[in-house]
Amino acid sequence: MISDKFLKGRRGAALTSAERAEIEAAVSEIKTIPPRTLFVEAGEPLRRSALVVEGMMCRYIDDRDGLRQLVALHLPGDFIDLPSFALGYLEHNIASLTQTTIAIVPHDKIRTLNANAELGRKLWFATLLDAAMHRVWLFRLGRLDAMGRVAHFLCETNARMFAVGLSDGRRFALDLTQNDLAEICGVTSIHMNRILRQLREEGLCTYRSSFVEILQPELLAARGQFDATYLYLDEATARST
Amino acid sequence: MISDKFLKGRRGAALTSAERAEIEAAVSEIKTIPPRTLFVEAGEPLRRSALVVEGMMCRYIDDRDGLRQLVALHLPGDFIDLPSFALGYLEHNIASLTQTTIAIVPHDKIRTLNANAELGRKLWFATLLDAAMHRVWLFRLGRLDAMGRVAHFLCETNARMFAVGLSDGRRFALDLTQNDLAEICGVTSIHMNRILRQLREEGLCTYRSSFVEILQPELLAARGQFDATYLYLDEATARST
DNA sequence: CGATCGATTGATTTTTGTCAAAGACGGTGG
DNA sequence: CCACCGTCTTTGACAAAAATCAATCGATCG
Repeated sequence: MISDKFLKGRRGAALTSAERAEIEAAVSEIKTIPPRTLFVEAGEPLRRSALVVEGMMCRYIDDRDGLRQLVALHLPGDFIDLPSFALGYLEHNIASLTQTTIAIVPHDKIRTLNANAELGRKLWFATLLDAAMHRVWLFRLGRLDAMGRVAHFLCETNARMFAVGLSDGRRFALDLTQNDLAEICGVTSIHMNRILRQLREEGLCTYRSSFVEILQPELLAARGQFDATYLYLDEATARST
Repeated sequence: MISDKFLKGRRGAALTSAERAEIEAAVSEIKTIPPRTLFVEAGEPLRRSALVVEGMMCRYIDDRDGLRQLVALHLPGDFIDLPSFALGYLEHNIASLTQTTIAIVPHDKIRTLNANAELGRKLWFATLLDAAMHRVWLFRLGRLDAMGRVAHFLCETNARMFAVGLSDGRRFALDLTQNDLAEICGVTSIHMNRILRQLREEGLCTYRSSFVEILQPELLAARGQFDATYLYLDEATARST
């Protein structure tokens, strides 16, 4: 099912099967995007939103020299484009990282979904989750050193992947280059390489061949001052990570 | 009028006088908060939201040692608490910086406002503006050096203050300590002091006795790679800054 | 008037970035 | 099959940016 993972494992926003059916019915098209492909460009007028079904996408802002800061990472279940419904266009770019399958939902269909007050609240909720994650990313960049940032990011991604069934709680596939991680954590890719080595040497976690394994979850979380509250996970999901 | 500044100067979201009246009618209480006072604590269940009428507030996340990272600064016209309507509680703290006047709107009234589809979209829009600002703050922390961060922040705040009539385009009151600025920009307050001196010495801008004066707007914007697109200002407002 | 808070400055250390180069790995085409 | 190529990873040496430590100064407040 296309919308299986949308809001999955999130507290107070579980979709009823009727709501899920409404969303499924609103999908106009399924699309596959190759890896590393621009999907939405900043400023481009948008008349549709997209739900990630499979793969990974990211939002980013370019600096003057073409270097980019990733401001969000999107997994299956994320309704990436939803803000464009109310904003009309986005101020940042969205691109695929891996090969990605997305479900397109035209804005006029979203308007219809929104007419259902409870479903409307849940769509709003989904965009607020993104904002909450943005705030914690700000904390990460503003208050943590490089190793803390990486530790925090890996804990977060593990928790999110677990919520949608893509992590067993300690191990998950993450097909990003060290440079991608660097663009997320606001460090150079060379420094990212050093940090990953340190994490490995200290036995906290490993990141090899696109696969993350968290060896000491408590220590890693402590190193990154990670606290999952902001993910608004439901109790069952929160307990298991 | 209480809601005068809400969404003022923002593209595609100007309130009609009827919508404004609806919001005014939803206000249950006007409150004054002393400077430097906690207003909402992370995790606290909320049944009301608040609109800043006068003064300045901030959102922040504490680290392990009690140091904080500011993740948003709120001016008059900002509906600070709106996310709590859909989320139920917040994952960060909100506190006043200066003495602040706020208008309280109970959540059940927001539910009523939301029943008006167009007004509902504008409330959603307001929370998406915050998210857009979060993303640009991420860019600031992740990609700019300390001076760039300060330059960017001052340009942003000038533009926002101008949009609500609190800056003449170059000068505005900003009653923050250097430590507050440091908590926004993710540097130490000592370093912030040095950066402000450099900005002064280079003739880009001055920050003295709670008052910012931008001397060379173009150069300051260039130094901070500031581009106001993400503020979704309407054309008249954007032209003037 | 002493006390407190914020601003300021200098000296030093730590962290991270920059530059340069080499190694690993997978895919392609001869 | 293998040589070549590009991309990603890894490492070392050095430079730059920012943090830390230690004081002093100035204004405000009870």
